[in-house]
Amino acid sequence: MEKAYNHLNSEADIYKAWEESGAMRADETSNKPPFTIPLPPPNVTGELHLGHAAMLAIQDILTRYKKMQGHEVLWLPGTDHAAIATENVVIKHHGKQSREEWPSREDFMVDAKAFADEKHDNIVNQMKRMGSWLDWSREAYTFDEPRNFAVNRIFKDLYQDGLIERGYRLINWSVGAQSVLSDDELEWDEVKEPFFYIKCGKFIMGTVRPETKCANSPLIVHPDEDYVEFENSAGENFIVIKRLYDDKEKFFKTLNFLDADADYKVLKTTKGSDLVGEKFSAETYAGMRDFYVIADTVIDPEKGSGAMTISASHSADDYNLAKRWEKSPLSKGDLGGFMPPKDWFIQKIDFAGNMTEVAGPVAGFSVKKARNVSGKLLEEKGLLVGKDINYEHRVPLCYRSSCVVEPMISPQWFIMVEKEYTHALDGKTTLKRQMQAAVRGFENEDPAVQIIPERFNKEYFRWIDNLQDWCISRQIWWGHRIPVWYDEQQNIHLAEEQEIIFARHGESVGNRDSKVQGVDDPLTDKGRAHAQEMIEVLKSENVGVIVTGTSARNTETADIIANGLGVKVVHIEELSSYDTKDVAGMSIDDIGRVAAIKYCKENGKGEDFDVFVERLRIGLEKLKAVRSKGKIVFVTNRSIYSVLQVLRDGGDTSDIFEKRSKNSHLPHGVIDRWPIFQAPDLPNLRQDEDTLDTWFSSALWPFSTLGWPNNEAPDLQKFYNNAVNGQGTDVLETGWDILFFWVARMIMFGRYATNKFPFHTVYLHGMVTDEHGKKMSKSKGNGINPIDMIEEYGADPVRLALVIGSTPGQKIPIGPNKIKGYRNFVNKMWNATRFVGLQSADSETGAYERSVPTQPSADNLSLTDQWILSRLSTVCAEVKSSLEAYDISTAGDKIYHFVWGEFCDWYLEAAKVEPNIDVLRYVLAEILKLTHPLCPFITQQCWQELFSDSLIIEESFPSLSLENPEAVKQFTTVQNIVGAIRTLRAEKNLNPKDKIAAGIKTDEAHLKSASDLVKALANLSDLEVAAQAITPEHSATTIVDNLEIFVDIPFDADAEAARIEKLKTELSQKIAGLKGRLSNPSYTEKAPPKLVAETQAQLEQAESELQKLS
RNA sequence: GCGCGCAUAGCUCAGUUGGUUAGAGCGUCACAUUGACAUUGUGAAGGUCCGUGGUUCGAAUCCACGUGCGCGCACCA
Repeated sequence: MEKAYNHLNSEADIYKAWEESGAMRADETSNKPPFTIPLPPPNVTGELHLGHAAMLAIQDILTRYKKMQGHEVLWLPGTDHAAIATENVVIKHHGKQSREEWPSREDFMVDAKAFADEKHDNIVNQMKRMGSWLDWSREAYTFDEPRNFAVNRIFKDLYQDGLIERGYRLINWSVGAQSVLSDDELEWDEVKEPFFYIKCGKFIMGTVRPETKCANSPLIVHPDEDYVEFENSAGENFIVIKRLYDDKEKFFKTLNFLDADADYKVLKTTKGSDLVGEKFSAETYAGMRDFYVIADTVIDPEKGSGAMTISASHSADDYNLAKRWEKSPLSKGDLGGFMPPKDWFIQKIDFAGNMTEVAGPVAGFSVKKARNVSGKLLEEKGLLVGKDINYEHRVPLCYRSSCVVEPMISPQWFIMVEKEYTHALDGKTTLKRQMQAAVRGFENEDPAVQIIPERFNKEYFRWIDNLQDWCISRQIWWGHRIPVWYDEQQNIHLAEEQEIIFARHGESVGNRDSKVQGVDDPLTDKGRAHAQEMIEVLKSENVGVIVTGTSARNTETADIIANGLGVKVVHIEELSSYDTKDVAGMSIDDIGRVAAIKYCKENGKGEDFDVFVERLRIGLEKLKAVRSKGKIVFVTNRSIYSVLQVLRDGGDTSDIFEKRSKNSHLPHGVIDRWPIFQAPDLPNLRQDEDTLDTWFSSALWPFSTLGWPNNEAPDLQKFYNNAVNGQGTDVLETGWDILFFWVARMIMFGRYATNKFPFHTVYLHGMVTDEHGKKMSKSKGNGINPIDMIEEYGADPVRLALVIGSTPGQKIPIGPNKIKGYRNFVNKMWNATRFVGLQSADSETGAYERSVPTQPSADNLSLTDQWILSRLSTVCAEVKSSLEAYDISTAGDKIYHFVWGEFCDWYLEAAKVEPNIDVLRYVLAEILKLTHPLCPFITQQCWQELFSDSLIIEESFPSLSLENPEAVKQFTTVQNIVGAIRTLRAEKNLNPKDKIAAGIKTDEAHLKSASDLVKALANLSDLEVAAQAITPEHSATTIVDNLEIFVDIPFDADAEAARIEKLKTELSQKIAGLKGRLSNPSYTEKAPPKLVAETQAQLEQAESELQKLS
């Protein structure tokens, strides 16, 4: 073994060995209890950052631990298509400004897909470098076909339940991204902008957005406040809220056009409610407009002038107010004919971020420019009566493009979270209620979902309780396109479970039974003639491709036809057994499905089936790639009547799939591997242009990856059915920043679609920061790339640094120093292994035999052996209970200190004096198993070096019952004695190399038997352990655990006396304190008796020790 | 404005239902260095547990108020 552990020599090979072992694949047929973690899929085009690394470390630890505990563990990997983020990156990657620069949407999608595919391996390989025990055989992608299938299915279900609606709503429009954003995608920025006071008739209203004050509007006052109408020296009349008029300082500061020295005449004072109904026309910067006074308590009487107008089309608050008033009888429907309701919702800004025609002089200007110009116009017209340039407020920005977000009214798709529907399990309910019940619990039931740390429950409820309909449509291209088609009348058509008919021509070309008999006959003359006939028949058709299996006869037939027509042949062996008549009229995907079903019926399910399906899929992909070239002609033989008959006669494919799914021999994934929702092949239908919010597909992740919507899928049955409370998966571990984006929505869709909440525990890790707790950012330059750290120090240290010393929900401070510290630990473990190897090696040859150690016999165990075995038992139990409680930090800390501070510092040192190789090997083996979940690489490497080539993860997690409290107590005394002698030696500045003599005054057998050990550890020349140990002439004295210890040390008599005096003082103080406590009757009466007894014992010991010193 | 969280050694943080002398890592200081361990060992120093008051036999821990920092939300026209 090398002197130092080199992770670069180990990690790649070890991971490869794990992958090749096949052990990473979870077995859905296993009888073991399942344990499932869905991996939060990182952005497929992204780079691994420390947040990912923390997530991977925590989940891997749980996964490995549960596997060693005997669970059938599935940690399911995948990547996310990250709609908006990826679309922006693709545009930038091609050096373009917008997606419109591509010739077509399809072209853009091709480029985007190529980009995502190219980037995919990068992030996957980075995930592997963390040592992640992921089941790559089940890797999924949020934008692959099975996930698209699931997305389309739930969309259809939700739509049919009335929970998805399309409608005009006020949405957040990102002018830069040209797309709607959800409320959660906004980033708020604090800005200072001028606040304008504008004259509106006699009223004065305030706004930061003067450019929007260009249209007819209701003018809102507070109903319960008094308003003062006054006249200035120029004879102009104004109305402001009385509070403002009375507060002269504020009054003149606000309305800074007024002269504080001038006299103002109050004409009248009116209550706000009495102003209601007043109609007037007034000058705006854009010309004369109509206003109508209404009263509403949204007016804050402490702020501004006490009046405002609204832009219902461009402000969420105004929109809500207008919506409320639209229905209110007070508005008299259309404000008495004066102001039609449509005037409430005038569009002043268009989707490019420019002013519309209503803005008159600034029409066509950008909002920013219009704000400046309208301000100037107001000033010119004398309408600007005040301006506060120090006004601060928050504006929404697009979280991706950091550009301005304008509230706009636009047609979008929504999920109705408060609409009642009937759920199979929960009866009449709403999505919101179901989300609440997940964490709060249904009536008389415990909550199904537990959030760690618990305080996030509050955050969750605050969000859910205020939840509004979820806008799911996005005006981008990279994403799941909304599976809805419109006809010319704008009626909505949902996709049906049927596909385009394209293969409609074919003829049998041979003896269909030959293959059944195992004979692959050459093509007969008749067959050749038939093939020539086919050419003639097909000449008039637009044939694009010939498809055939691989039998000699079919291949020859296909070649003849293809040559005759000048088209290509595609070989798909898996389709060899079709009769062309039977596939005629079927879609490619249906053909695939039926082929798979048939294969399964004949050969059963197994690994071969997976291979078959995969090859079939590849063949069908080839077919799809060329189908646009023309019709497809199958050249095959042999039919599968039993299945196809149903298809032909019944015509209802869902029927046959129902039958299929009840057959337990049939495979998972057959239906799911191909989308069943396709555009209806009717020329006049037009698909919705929008795509779905990226979180829509993410929200299905825990079950769409396991075969849903096929509820019979074995993966779903095995792994979406956890052992704890029968909910979906077990743990969802992620950052708290996406609790709402993602976790809440998985809960929503999970309950809706699967009748289960998708996990029972939500573990929220904190944000990774630099070692000073500061957020990592590019601008600060304090970012750390986990891959660099893995390169330099290894994956194990990075994992330890991320999990030890951090608690859920709190930030995770990390820096190179912390990682370096754990690198040292990993190396320590390596060297401990090396030491054990050397100890067990043949002294002549240096060779040792590898074997997995078993528990050593209880005979002939020294005190040290008993102690380490006892401590090992205790630590294993502690680590286990910490991990069960998801307290990984404590588990790691316990291991760290046990391995370094106890096993290496004491047991290995003792082993140099009194070796017991069996115990040594056994304890090390158990330590490696114990540490494996946290440090998979070093433990595997050490395991291989000393014990076996097997995978250490296949071992059971250690659980021992060799506790021996008496041995622990006795050994602790040994440790204390050694420590005390070392301290004395250091205090006297003695060279640690120099051997000295010492004595311990005691008769206890275990100390006598440990005297060689003490001698070695404390580097003593001589040690006398006896009840009457002779005190050396020049000796320092100290007391340990009520034992007198003499150390023969050259010393200064005065200094020694002072030291003893100090010890005595400390003891006296302690005694006084203990006595004080014991003499307090309320303590002896009320404190637990055990505690009082302990205090008494301490007092006695301290008194005894003091006596010995005197 | 409302809400949540945090405040413990020079730094970053643990600290269970209140219970001996409040802990760890890093850093600092001293000594050692042919060793399983260049990545090591031994020892030491270092704390008004943010402040004030309260509950209690007993408070870092529970309560109230205050101070400072961080975060979230918000009908700020």
